[in-house]
Amino acid sequence: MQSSLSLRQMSIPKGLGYLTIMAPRNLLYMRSNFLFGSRCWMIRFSAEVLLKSVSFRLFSMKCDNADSEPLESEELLNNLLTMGVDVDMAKKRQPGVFNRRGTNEQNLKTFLLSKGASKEVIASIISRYPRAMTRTPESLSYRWDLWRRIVTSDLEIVAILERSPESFFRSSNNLNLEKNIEFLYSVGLTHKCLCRLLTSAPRTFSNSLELNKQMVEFLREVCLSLGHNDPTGFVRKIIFKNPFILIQSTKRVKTNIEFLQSAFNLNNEQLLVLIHGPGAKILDLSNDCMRRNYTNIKERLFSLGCTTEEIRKFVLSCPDVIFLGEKKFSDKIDCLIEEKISISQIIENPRILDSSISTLKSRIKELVNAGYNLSTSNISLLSWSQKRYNAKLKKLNTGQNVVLGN
DNA sequence: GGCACCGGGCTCTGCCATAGGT
DNA sequence: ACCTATGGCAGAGCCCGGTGCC
Repeated sequence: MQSSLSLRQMSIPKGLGYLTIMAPRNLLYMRSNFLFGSRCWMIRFSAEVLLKSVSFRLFSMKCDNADSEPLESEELLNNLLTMGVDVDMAKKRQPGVFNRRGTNEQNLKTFLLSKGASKEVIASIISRYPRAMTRTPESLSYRWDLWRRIVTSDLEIVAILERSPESFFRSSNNLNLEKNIEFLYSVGLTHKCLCRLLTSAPRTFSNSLELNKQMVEFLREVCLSLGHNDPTGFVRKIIFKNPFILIQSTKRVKTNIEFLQSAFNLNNEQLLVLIHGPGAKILDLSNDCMRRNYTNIKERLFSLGCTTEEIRKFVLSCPDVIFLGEKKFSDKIDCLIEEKISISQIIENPRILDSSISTLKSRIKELVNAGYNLSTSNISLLSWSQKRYNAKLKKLNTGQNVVLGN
């Protein structure tokens, strides 16, 4: 009888309450709350109308330091429109930003321009994450420097911000970021690995230190409960193989590990090998998705005459296949079967499902044209690298020409 | 040289919910 | 009441090449 992992008994610490170091609001915002608090909405409304209609020019004569003076919302809107920001999108995403007094959009623009971001990228960043313009220049600059300790150039950071503005701007807690960097190094991750984490899963660095610690601790507990004696190496390996692991919840990862153990009836050692080996990549799949995709693979292969053991072996030899959604998996299988490739050929060469449908189709067509008999020959070349495949195809075609020439 | 085996490189945001501060 | 900071979720592949055996 196999010993079972008592994951269910392992505690997942609930968030201990995030470290809240709020960005200090500017004085005028506080003053305006005092003067124009909710109980005085009528006064506020009247005052705003008065300010807009009578002393707009006076009110909007702000000095260079945007922190010390408010931006009248009309001016904010004008600024944003001039910058090319999609104001409707921004308002829909974070309406609160537009109600506050004192935003730093001009400073943000100047800052990002100095780092090499284009005007279009800046507009896109603000459109998608308007809270970015509430950050102070000092805070931005320090955060940027901390990121630069990990990546080598400003342009790399710009590329990340363009992809995911939220990762950089969601928090202004730079102390937490510093502690995260320190913590990740202390786990034994190399500089290269941190760089990969930052480019692949930048959210990791905006997580609270506590949240990252929870995941690392959870993985260490899994390792120890499975009887492995090097939890540090284990954690390092999983994070290296799956840089997204730290932006998943422990609940999701725990559920997936339990699923893999029960679905494949693995003992502790087999499970250990799977999750810090080929299975590391699929630990961050949503629980439903993993269950759904695996059930689909099982049902489809079963209907094609595969045995349970064959299916088990097939998936374990290439767990990435669980990434494939129902349609994609079926389309790939159909496309291969249509070309008289047998299901036994497919399950013996699971890596061919790595290739995209278009690659499979074009290669099948080229190979058939070259006289290659897919149902009797090796099909692994369907998943070779382009370079190797081209060389092979060239030889096949040359060989055919020689035969025809004879 | 030809191929099997295998590991690794890229890559993953944008939205919602909610606790807690002002 | 409103805003901010943070946690958590859904969604879902493809490609390259080193190494070693024959």
